[in-house]
Amino acid sequence: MYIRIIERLMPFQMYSKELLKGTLKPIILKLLSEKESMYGYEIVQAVKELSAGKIVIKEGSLYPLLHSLTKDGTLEAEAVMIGKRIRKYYRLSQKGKTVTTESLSELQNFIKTIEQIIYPKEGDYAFKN
Amino acid sequence: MYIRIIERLMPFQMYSKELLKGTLKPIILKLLSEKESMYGYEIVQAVKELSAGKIVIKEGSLYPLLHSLTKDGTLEAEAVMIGKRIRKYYRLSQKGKTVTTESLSELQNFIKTIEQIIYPKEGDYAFKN
DNA sequence: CGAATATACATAGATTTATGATGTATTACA
DNA sequence: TGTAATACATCATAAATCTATGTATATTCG
Repeated sequence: MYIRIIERLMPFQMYSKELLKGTLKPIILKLLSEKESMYGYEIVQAVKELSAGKIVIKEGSLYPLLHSLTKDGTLEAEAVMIGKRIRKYYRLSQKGKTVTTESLSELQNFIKTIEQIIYPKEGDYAFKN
Repeated sequence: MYIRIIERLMPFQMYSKELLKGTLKPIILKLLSEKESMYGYEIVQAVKELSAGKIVIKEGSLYPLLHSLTKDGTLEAEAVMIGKRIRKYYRLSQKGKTVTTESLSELQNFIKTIEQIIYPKEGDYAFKN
């Protein structure tokens, strides 16, 4: 309760959430392609670390996404009891591996296209002036 | 009328619209920073060309965005009659130039972060396995 | 020891951004 | 002459994420 309030008072500067849209899925799939399996909280921590604190996935984004990816057969889930606490491990299904490849290549391609526009090579802005 | 139907039947493959989210604004601002002024239709064509047809901004996205950027003082608009047809030219305001710099650097920074995750350097995935 | 923090899951509702569908009208071209 | 291109506009809808909230266990530190 207190925590939530403090978090709101001291939001550390991340990216405007809009930029994230469409990138969460490939990011998560990429992580899962690097490890056998991961659980939700672990994914949040890993992304935070890999992005130097700049991308902090919210639970409200992550859990629904993991559920829907499981439902559509991209992921397979397995619940494990750690002491009295539950933990859900997710792994890529066979289909998930294909989805990952496609999702990543779309993202990579998209980034290239954006870069083409924001870092133009000489002559790209032929219409200039 | 016919056109609309055909367009729906032959949607040429662009990026899933979600990826675009958050990038349209910086892209448009970037274009406007390269030219004195542009009008809506011209922006759509320029983005299409610069992206080799991969990014086709829809009117339903562009015009409301241009309006809101004008309303918040980022852009200045000027209507011109071309024959009997109207054309609205947009240019960056002084404030708009600052907004452009900020918006572009946020996008560039964001892309770098994403690349860090999807093209990891040796050791980045220290947690691996 | 007790309180704060970290771990770990979950979901409902609000927000944001872009699109789809539609409308109007002029101009160019074949 | 009619089809495509130019050029504006708006409303309803969709999709993705976040905010806010809830629950509960485990760890750490003063």
